[in-house]
Amino acid sequence: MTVTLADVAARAQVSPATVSRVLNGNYPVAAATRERVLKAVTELDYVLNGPASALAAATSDLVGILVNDIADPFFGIMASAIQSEIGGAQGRAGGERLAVVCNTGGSPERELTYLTLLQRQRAAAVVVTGGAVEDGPHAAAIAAKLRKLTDAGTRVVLCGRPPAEDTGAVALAFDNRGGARQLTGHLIGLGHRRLGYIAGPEERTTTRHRLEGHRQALTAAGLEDDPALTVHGRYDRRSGYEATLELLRRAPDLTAVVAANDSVALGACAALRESGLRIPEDVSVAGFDDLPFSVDAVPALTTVRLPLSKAGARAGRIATGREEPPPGGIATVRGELMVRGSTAVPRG
Amino acid sequence: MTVTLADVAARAQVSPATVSRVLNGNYPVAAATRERVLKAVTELDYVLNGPASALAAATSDLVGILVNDIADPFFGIMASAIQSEIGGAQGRAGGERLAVVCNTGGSPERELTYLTLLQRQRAAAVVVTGGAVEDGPHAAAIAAKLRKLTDAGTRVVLCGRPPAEDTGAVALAFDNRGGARQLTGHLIGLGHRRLGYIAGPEERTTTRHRLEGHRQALTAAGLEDDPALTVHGRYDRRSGYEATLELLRRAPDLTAVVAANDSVALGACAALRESGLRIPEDVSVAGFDDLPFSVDAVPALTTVRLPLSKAGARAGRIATGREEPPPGGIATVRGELMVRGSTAVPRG
DNA sequence: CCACGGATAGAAAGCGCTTGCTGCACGTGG
DNA sequence: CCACGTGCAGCAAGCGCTTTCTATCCGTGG
Repeated sequence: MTVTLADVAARAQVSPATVSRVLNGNYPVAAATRERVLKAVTELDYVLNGPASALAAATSDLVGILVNDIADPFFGIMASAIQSEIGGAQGRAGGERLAVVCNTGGSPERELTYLTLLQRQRAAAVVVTGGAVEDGPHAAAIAAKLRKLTDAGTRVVLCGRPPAEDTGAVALAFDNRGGARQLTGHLIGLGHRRLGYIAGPEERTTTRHRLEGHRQALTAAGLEDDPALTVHGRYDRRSGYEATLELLRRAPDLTAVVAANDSVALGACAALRESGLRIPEDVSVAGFDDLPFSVDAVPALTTVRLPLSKAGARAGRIATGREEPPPGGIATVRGELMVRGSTAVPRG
Repeated sequence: MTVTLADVAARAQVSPATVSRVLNGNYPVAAATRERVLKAVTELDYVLNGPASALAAATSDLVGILVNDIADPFFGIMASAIQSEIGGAQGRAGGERLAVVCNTGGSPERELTYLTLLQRQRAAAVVVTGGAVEDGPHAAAIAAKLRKLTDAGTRVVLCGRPPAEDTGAVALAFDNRGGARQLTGHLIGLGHRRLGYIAGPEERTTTRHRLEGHRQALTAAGLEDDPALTVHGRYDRRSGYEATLELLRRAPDLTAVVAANDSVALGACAALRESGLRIPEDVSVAGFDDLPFSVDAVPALTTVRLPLSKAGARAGRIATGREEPPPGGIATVRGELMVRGSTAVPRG
């Protein structure tokens, strides 16, 4: 039925051991023998049985990438960068790794499920992207699972997520706090005093950090942090739209809206426009992340650029052991303020 | 070191066979025994060895999803929908499947590599999304590989890709031709006579089909198909920007630009605007796919909506055997023309 | 000319799990 | 009261590969 190593061995007139060694290339095999084996392999169209070799070798070439929402370009870009450093036609032959991305939907349960599944597959490495949920029990469960993975020899790297102590995981964290501080600082510098803030889901670290940065900037400028000016929502366009309407209701006098990310900012723009407000003449709008579409918005979106590709690529390299982890296993990746047309000096 | 089935068996005072049966739930086990086993499992924190069970059972619970570009929301949305029907907490317990998405970058070589890797893992199913490349040898190699996969019992479904004959693969194809015809027809109906067309990469089926639809509409209206009005590029914003500049150089008198997809259309908008042309007063612009950001463009983009989520979900269900494949293994999924602000009656 | 070492190939013992078959202890009908 | 069917559990044979250890062959130096 299916071709096995033994079939190839028989055809090449060698032992299965030899075939295995040719395929893995980690043991001297005479050139002539190797040729003969390779010939048999192609003639029989032999494909190695992954599970069997993983079982025998007690390792696998699977690398898992966990993302919160694969449909969101933020994660898509990061996943793409990670995968490009892992999968496919890398230099050294045989180093074929299967990079697989798993969509957790941001739910800790699913995150845990996937981690278990990867553990079950004896994954070689796992990259977890995006902010974490701060709910105690969940966070603990995930930390414990990460710990188990690293103990079992799986390399774990967190990309765009704060470090998890005591798990042996390497972390490449985004400086969300600093970016947000800069962004809000920019608006304050322009003269804005009443800034609406559309935050993400309450329980996420990313949400909290960005909000903290925003508040730090307010405080630094001696501005009051009116709780009515902060609305929580999801990280999507729809949410930005609705939150903006709510903000407008609560504070018709605001002159700027800072959004949790670019998608939310776009929704905010739509809501403002429909409310008859011009951007940036009447209200300035700012986003976060600098996704590709942000520069095409009209007006182009002022935002904080996160080096998603660069960070992802680095995470991928660390995960495959091709780059040393940062000292202490923790590195902070900074964003860059991109000032564009959507923010301006407030009216009157 | 690591906990094995045997350890659980010892602790629960049963044979390994019994533990296996409890875990797989496909053989009668007395309730009391089951309890005991389950208790031992949690106490030991046992995690099944995936490769070992895949080897023994000659099946695995891996489902592969191939996409051209994971950073592109078009694929992100589809992948998300597919995965939502496959992975994680589905109803029936134990039915844990690991849905993995693989980024081919649109290259047939990598597509083949991933297919082989999945074959090697003895994947339960494979969903291939996005248009194919039409280069003969590559197409044949991929078809052969698909054939091998289906022969080996792997369910293969093509989502948003034309049927591959003789491969045993189920196909859910988008009606790109019809959508494009409708879209261009809409523009012609508005009175446009000189329409620029920004096509995707030449060798892709999606490109060809959309272009064919466009031309059918032109022909039906008795319009000449001026080859100077068609420019090929990639499926991204940048490409749309450059192609538009080129079109403007070639035909300053055009009144409409039809783009291969929404990202390209956005690039086109940017180029037009920078050239001092207003949309839609001076030039109408149309896209394809109706990705989430298209409605937020200013003006909102006229486009053809493809039911990405719906199609993806269906593909996922078929891949997991929870839905019957369409009769003949082929179904065509139609798009819907979304007329919005970016298209209007031409000036003068 | 023989002993010895390096290079290469083979034998065989698992890796951890699934599953067909056997075995045992009941409960039931004759 | 015995034969038999049923329900559960265990035995043991692999699944296809890797890898340690051993065997063989040859070239070389003494």
